[in-house]
Amino acid sequence: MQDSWGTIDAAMPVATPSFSPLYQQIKGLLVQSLQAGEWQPGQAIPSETDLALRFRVSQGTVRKAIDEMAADNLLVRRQGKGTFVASHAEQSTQYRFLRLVPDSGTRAPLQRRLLDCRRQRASAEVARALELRAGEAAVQVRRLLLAPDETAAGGQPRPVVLDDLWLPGAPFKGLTLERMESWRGPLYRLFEAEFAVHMVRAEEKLRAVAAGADDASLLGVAPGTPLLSVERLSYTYGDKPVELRRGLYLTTAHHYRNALM
Amino acid sequence: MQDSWGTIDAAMPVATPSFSPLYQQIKGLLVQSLQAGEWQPGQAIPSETDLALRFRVSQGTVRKAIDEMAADNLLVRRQGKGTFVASHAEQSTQYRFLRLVPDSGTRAPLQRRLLDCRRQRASAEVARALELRAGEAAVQVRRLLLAPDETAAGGQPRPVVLDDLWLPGAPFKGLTLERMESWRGPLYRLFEAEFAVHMVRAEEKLRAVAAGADDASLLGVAPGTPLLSVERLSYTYGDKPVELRRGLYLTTAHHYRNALM
DNA sequence: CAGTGGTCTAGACCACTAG
DNA sequence: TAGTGGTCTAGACCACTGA
Repeated sequence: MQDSWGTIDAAMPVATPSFSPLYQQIKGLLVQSLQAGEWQPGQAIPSETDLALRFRVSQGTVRKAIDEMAADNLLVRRQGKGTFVASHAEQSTQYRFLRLVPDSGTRAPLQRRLLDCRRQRASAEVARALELRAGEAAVQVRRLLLAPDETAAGGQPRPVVLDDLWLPGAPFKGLTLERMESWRGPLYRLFEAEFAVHMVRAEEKLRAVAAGADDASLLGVAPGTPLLSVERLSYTYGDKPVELRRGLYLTTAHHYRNALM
Repeated sequence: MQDSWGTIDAAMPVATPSFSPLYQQIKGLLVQSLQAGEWQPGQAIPSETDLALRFRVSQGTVRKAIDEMAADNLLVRRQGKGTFVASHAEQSTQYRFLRLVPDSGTRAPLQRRLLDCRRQRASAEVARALELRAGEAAVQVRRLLLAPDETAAGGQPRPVVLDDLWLPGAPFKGLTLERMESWRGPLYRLFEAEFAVHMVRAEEKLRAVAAGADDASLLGVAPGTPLLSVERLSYTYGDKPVELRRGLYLTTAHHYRNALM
């Protein structure tokens, strides 16, 4: 048994020469592979044994790296089948970032209505958030989410969310209203399937605000109605911000659910 | 090497006879010890080696159990020193459950102003949430949290949170306004130090609401001002609910920060 | 059945803390 | 220096999946 261990040797593609545990280095390499698109969301990565051979470490070390990545929701383990790149396609992670749930608890699927999609120069605020250069192109999308009206049986769906999205122009070249309208399923699934941008985590800032005239009419409520303002910054691999989103949530029959641990 | 392994043998205090991995059983036993108060918050638990001997498993198995409990914020590991029961006393976990932060980012300490503390029969809603029998005693506490006014240098602190707390009467026998007023530090620290109730996790439901007349005057805002309503149910060891809390957050200069992973 | 992840062990050595 | 948690290895066997 070779019990001396240090940095991975020079024969391998090492990115972080400074010291860190082996499994952290492995994790870094795996993240780089994800970032480079070596394995696509939904696909299986090599088995632990294969990776151990590739990196010339023991299986337990690879295992620990994968454990952390699974905890970070980058990978999904399936016993007997393999380890897969996390995707927004699966039912369980379908609306992973949407915390709005009906008060009744029965989570009915939401309907999407796209209002606008335009390419323009990023405003100062958007450029700062998305780490773009001043004046660089950005895509703005505006949409409504509608929920079935539970007060009236068979009633018309009613708006519950008004969202404004800003995306960096370069990676989202070719994103149009038509492309989104013909898409079935969550936008984040479209983004990862068509634009190779996978949202990994996000940070949100919540406030209570009064509905303005325009927002109110789009949501079908009186101006001044209290709304939950949700500002979200989403990140892809490597802590790179790739979406700024501002949502206005109508919380009369819904609420934002959060678990504190 | 003994590579056969199954349920912990009868000589030990086993609670869950059904099958589960050894480390899960260990975890269950450790949680029971926490629940029974065998080790108090802030104190060290026995070393991994000691626990391995006690449970007659390898150190690695104990380690995995502790790993999960540390991830659950039940324990805190400190290299070279030991493993400690998580506490609300430490600086890092001081206001672990309070997600309200100033927009400016500089997190100044909040001031507390207690308004009321009374013992009474639990309402139907409170009894259901806290799993009390109808008519059982509950303690209700009302308080304000005030933040330094950043718009005016040296200005008076201004109210930002109006909280109503409901606690089960039995474990909180002896909780009075005076006891809380003379306490320095977070309430959750008082609860764990004086009443042996440690809050482990919580669930929150957020809504935007309009300030009523009473709430508005307490918060120093106009009636109808949009407020963030935060309904929190807190749990101690073993998923036992022990606090219902309803907060109204003023989000003009603050916001509720949330990380989505 | 072979291949995958999941559990468990035993033992070595590293990194940190404190007396 | 002794004791703690942290990392790493090698190897065994269990549990699950799918051909």
